[in-house]
Amino acid sequence: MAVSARRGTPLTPEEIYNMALRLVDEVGVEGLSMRKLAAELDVNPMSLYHHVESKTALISQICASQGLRMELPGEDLPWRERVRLLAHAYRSLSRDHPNMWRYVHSHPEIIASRTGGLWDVLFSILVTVGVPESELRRTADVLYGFVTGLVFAESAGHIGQGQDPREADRTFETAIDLIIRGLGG
Amino acid sequence: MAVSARRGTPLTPEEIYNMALRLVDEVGVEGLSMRKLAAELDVNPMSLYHHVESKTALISQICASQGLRMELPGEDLPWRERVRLLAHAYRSLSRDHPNMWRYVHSHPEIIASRTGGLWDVLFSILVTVGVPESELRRTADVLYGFVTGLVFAESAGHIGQGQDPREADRTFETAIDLIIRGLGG
DNA sequence: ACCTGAACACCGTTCAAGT
DNA sequence: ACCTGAACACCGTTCAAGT
Repeated sequence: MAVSARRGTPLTPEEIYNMALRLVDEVGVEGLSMRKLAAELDVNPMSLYHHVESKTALISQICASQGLRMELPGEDLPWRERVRLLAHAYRSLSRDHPNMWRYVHSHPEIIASRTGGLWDVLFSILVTVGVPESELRRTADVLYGFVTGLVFAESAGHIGQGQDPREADRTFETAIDLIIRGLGG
Repeated sequence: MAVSARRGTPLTPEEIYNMALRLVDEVGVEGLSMRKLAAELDVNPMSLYHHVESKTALISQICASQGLRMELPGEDLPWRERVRLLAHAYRSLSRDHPNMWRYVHSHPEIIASRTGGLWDVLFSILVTVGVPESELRRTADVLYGFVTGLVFAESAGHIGQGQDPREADRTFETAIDLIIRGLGG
């Protein structure tokens, strides 16, 4: 029955993850501290360490679970459409939690496993397009770099600053068009 | 004549910048601390603040000065060649100080001024290609996102992990080819 | 002018002690 | 089992005092 003195219920990992993500949304990963997180949960800072190995582990768990939320396009669509949907899926992830993705982007070790189905879909698209076996890996890497880079530049404000959102959308379409044309579309 | 007790000569900003960049190369921006920097310079941590406003200011000065090192391609070259050279120039910057550029990438405020001549060259290339006035800004943004994203994914190890360097070079060429084809080349 | 030590308000994390 | 306070080894930065 040993329960927090300050709260009625015991801590759960989910509670911790959710609050951590909320804080990251507000103040960024750099702005998140175990102590602030604990305060927000109305708990002693050290209690967290019974449910979470470390701050780094906490962050990577959140990131991993977010990565799984990506909505991958179905196999039956024309490849141009699949490219478009895949790019938009990634962009939409990044827009839900920009602070988190900005961090992930510069800490690759956090999603060392190449984000689940994304790569399978990408390869399958390229096969459809007719990219030769020997170029598959290279081309997939290039497209990954392009799309993540664009999404990132957008979310970090490197590009399209102070424009209305519709303009940002159009820039993104321009990018997809360029990719499709580059792939031979 | 009031001079450091621990060193013969007074501190200079250049000394501080150089050592800071060296440390960033070794341990990353996150790993750099004013205290370590001071220790490395054999100086009291607080002495630094007579030459540098803050850690953030120090970092952004280093970044800015590095940005100026980019070697821009000449106006007289064919546009395909200029695209290629511009991309390589950016890549080579990032390879000289990967830790620093990984940081810049997620801290756009640091190079708020759109990295000098890069954008002029980019626009001029696109005009040559025949991109209509109304699409210039959008297309430049897209290319910027693509190239920085690719360079970044490469330097962060998101793509091309554990490959021999020649393979990375070929991936980069694949990227440039795709861009050129996408631009209508 | 330039340097310095002590101090302040923070970190992540360990550890021994509590229930 | 779960929680806790004190403590350790760090941060960036301010400030008053030294030469």
